[in-house]
Amino acid sequence: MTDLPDFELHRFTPYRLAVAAQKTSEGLARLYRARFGLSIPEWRVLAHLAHAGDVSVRDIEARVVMEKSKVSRAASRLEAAGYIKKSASAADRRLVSMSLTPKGKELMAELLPLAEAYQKELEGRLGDALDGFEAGVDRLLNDIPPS
Amino acid sequence: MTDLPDFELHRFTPYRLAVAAQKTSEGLARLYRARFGLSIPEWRVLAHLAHAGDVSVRDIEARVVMEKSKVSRAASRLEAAGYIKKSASAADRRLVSMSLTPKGKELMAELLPLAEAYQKELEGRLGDALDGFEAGVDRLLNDIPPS
DNA sequence: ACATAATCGTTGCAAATGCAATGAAGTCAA
DNA sequence: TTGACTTCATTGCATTTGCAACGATTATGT
Repeated sequence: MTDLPDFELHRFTPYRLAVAAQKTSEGLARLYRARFGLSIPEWRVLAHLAHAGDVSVRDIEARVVMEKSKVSRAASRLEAAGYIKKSASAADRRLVSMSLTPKGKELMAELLPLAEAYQKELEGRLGDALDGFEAGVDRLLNDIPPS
Repeated sequence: MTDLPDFELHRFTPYRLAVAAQKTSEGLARLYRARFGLSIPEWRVLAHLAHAGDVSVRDIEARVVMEKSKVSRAASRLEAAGYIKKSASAADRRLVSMSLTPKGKELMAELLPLAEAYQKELEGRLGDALDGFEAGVDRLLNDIPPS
């Protein structure tokens, strides 16, 4: 019988991160899905638009780490729901310029404080481990070579 | 104009974790997908079987944080590929008892050392942030109330 | 013992996803 | 200016996913 190394998935960092990401996302996601019918991709697009103003699909793809088709479809749903507006960029007509509508701004005025409160809650749970934790995440996010 | 709170997605812990999980998973996943045609759900099932021996779908669902239908389908593919064997449990015939075949053990004998090496590589990247980072992840994994 | 409820694993189905292909628009060099 | 090449966003298509429904089995209560 081949005897296998004693490997525990529960100590494997990629697995631990996946579970932690899933659990921490769930809290807020459940809230904005129930209250506004938003998905996670839609939330990401909205959050970036609220912060960055006028932005193209390509920008979001790069900044928010989502496939461009995913961004495109999320944006279409958000436009259909009246939260954002898409228009061809004047300078370069290949680009789609996206921005929040007044309705979208109202939505985010309600949603962003909830997100901030949730972030505070997570930081509370991290307690004195917060700084070390964030430092570690930063290293993983930065130190990994692009595809 | 409603003026929005200045919220940055890049500082939002759930988002940061999702990106970190995706990036760190990618490395190993690309390897075992290319070399053995395995998906991430299949890898998780195999890893747990290698560690725990004889296990049911329900066990894996609980321990590895995967929907039971996802486990079930991953297991079917693994069985078709000859890596695992499924059989009805003698004690409770609702349960499916799964275990590695000899072929599956050979596979894991090759794969687990690669996973361990990858884990070491990640720990190297974390450097002196390792302990704080793992402590933080533990808090997030433990302190969050079950659904 | 019997009926009711709970548990386990699979499957159907609609929605989401990733990837490649497409069309439209812009860039560049000769 | 023309033609080849690149970039951007969308869409088609096959695969994967999540959820509910189901059949099969076991547990519970009277």
